[in-house]
Amino acid sequence: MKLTELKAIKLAELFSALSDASRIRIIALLMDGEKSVRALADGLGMTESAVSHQLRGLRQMHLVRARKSGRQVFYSIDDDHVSRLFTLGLDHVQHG
Amino acid sequence: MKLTELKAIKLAELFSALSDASRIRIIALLMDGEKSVRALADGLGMTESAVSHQLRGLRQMHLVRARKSGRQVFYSIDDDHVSRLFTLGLDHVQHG
DNA sequence: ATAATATATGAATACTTGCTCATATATTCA
DNA sequence: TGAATATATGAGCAAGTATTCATATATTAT
Repeated sequence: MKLTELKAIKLAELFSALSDASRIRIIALLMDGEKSVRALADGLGMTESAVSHQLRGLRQMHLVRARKSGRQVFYSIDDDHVSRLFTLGLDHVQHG
Repeated sequence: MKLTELKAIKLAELFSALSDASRIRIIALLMDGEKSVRALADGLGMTESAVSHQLRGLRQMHLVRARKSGRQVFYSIDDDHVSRLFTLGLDHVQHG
């Protein structure tokens, strides 16, 4: 398959966004529906700062979407590709 | 979604294996069928050593499979999940 | 306005990673 | 056996990354 260098880089960046256990756990939590930064931090046992830093990367790769309501920001999975990548990867890990 | 820490790590490791442009280009080349290390190195403009190091990681994550024939080793995509992850990711990058 | 709360961000640091170079192993050929 | 070829691997270095801590911004309540 022919693939331009640019697309190879873009694709690598996409998978990089999923290449960390903290971010994977964030995605896993968001599979159940949107959550605030605080709720994510509590659920993960991480500081809000660390979570916020990770959410930034996920946002930039369009893996999650932010919705602001009052002083809270609720995050959710951006599009269908993301959950499909997640579950496909989980398949591979479980009985791959 | 509930996810054990171990599975989160495994999943992150899987995506890590795909999180580099060189490895993505290796996978892309292998989508057309098996290739020797030399053929991959030529196709990528990388040294055989660099390619071999990357193939090791891909092998360990069961993304590629090695078949030895004489003094050459032919690599191919290990299983169906891999090509599906690849094309699903490409979808996201192209019109995501 | 001031205080309190929720999130974001910059800098610093410890850790990881991809490549190169040198060397090792394995196979074929003369 | 010895030389040549194909691949693999270890050490070392430069570049990237995840977290922490301190601080900034934004919103709400008093």
